[in-house]
Amino acid sequence: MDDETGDRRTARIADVAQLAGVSTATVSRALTAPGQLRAATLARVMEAVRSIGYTPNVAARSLRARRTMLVLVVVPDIANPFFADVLRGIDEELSAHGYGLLIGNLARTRKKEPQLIGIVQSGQVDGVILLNGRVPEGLDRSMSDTGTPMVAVCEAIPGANFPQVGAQNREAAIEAVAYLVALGHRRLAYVAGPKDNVLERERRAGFLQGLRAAGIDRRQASIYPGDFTFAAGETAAQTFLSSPGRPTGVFAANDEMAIGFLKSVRAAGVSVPRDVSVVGFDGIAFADYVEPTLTTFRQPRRELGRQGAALLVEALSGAATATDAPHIRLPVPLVVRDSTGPAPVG
Amino acid sequence: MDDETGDRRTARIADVAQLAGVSTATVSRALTAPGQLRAATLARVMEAVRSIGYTPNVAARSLRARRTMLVLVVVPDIANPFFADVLRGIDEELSAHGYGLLIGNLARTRKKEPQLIGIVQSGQVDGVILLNGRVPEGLDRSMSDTGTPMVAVCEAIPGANFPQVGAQNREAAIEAVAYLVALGHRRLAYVAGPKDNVLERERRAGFLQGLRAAGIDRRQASIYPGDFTFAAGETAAQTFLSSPGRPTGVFAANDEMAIGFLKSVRAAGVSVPRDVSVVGFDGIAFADYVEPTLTTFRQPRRELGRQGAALLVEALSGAATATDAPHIRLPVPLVVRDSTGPAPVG
DNA sequence: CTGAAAGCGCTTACAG
DNA sequence: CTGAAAGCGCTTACAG
Repeated sequence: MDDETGDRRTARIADVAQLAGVSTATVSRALTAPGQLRAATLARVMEAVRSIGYTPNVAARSLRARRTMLVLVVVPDIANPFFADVLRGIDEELSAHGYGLLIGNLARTRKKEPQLIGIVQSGQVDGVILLNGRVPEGLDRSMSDTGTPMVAVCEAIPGANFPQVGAQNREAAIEAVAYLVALGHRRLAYVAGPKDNVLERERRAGFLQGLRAAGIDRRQASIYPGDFTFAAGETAAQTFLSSPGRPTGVFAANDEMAIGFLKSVRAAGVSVPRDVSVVGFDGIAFADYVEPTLTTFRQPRRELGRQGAALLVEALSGAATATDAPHIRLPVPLVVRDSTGPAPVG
Repeated sequence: MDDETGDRRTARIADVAQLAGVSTATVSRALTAPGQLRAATLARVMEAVRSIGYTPNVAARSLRARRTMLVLVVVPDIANPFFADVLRGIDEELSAHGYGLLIGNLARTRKKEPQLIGIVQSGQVDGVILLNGRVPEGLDRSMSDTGTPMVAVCEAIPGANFPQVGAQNREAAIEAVAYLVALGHRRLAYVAGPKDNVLERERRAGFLQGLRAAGIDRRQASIYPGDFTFAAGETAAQTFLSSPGRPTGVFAANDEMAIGFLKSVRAAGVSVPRDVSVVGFDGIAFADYVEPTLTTFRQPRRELGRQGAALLVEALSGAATATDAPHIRLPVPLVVRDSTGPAPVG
């Protein structure tokens, strides 16, 4: 339409410098270190910037300054709503510090890990937040080799020498058992997550530890395999229904499985919590809209993301952390609702 | 630890060139246009690349080539799980074409729009996918002014001259009414979304059109205000409960509101679907785990994302689209479950 | 407090 | 098919 206006070309720093009657160095300083300039000079430059509508080219700036102000967030599965809130916390903290968010979705496979290493290796980001519980690896190298600052959030990475932020999974699982036991339950079951998942391992360990603390023989308890999906909860329900001395207290490693379990046992005529009490984990929004509403542990998802991002920002700001990398473990409060109650008598 | 190895410094293109005994131009071509090289030369270069572990610096490449292989996705609220699947579809399509994903979260406000314009203006991305239903605007300029290719997905932007991919919202809403009417319902209600939302407008229009098609006077129908939240559904339920001639068929503009409505009316002793039938919209996973399971319209979320991304990739590849920008509208199938049934007699 | 100049690491006409 | 060289648009010692 208006091709004739001539100044279609994006403004460069030299254009601003010329208009303000200063060098490009001064324009650069006005934008990145305004304190170094005389007020009058600064004002002149900023006016020129404004009138010309100048925005620095990020590629040039990154190339020269050797940083991109971008952070890579590695997500195991972007379609999992659990991470939506975590991402929000990350985004809030990062954007407050001027960093942008690059999403690396693994889509539940490891095939994409080399690609993510490439993103880091090619200097596209200043740091990495891992939500996937492992350091991405390629054919011949690990993301650790790039020397880029990293933090792990949600899923801890055992043995990693960088900061981590997770939940008190084991403690919560112990509490789950103690809570059910306090209600009189002695025949307990655990609906497990995928075996290689660190959250599953911690929650299972807590479940077993809780049994021990209550003096319940492990062989009296059932463990139903699962994978964090609704379907796994429904499968566990079938096993539950066909077992002779049914458990009366069930702790599921996440809410989806608890909800799948709830639906299936009730469809079979089992009353919750009269016949069986069910406890979930995560505290997803829907836990309060199933029937009966689900007793669960509310993970501080947003806070997990925020604190993880804060640790990364700290690392990026070059605060030489001589101390060991922190491993923050946030508490996970129990939210009692209607899916749990006293154990049936007899 | 192993600081003495000397080659800690990231490899540059010159290192590869030297090792392979060619110019940097040849290395560059090996990586971006291998067909231009003699097979022997190409092999030599690639071997050098491999042995040295070379990855091109993206900032330098972007600065010189004037493109970043990055796409900005503007999300109205990253904490909303609805977008998780849409993002997955986008990610699948983009990554298949070598593009990365930069997330711009508006967090339900307009305050961040200028910042997103800055991202585009500064050349950080090659294109933009808008999920937020409007073109971001700053104090003095719109994102449109940057000339960067854009597409709108999910929420249509009226009057926009770029490609769009949405759902057949109005058609689905018409069908919702027809479906309820076919079940014998004549007293209908609509739980609305936020007034300024384009999806709300389309669904409401469809609801009203459906009434007309069924010969039902608009004044016989109720419209409960809402904002797509559970809470809005619960509020609508209160209005419903206190109304004299209660509607027997309720269509909510999304599943969350339908679920909130379900929960509240049942808590008040109303039976669903015996006393009232409820239809939702979106087809979120949880719709199949509430009680009763929710009849709803399943949005093709992933496909929406995928097709939107495909249109952007097409635009970025410079396929001169002389024709008008396409506006794709995907069908939204009705999923009948247990929350709907015949109208009560009398 | 400000400027001249080098240089970040690539790609790409241009030439042969 | 390959190379020499310019240049993308910034930032930053260095000097004054």
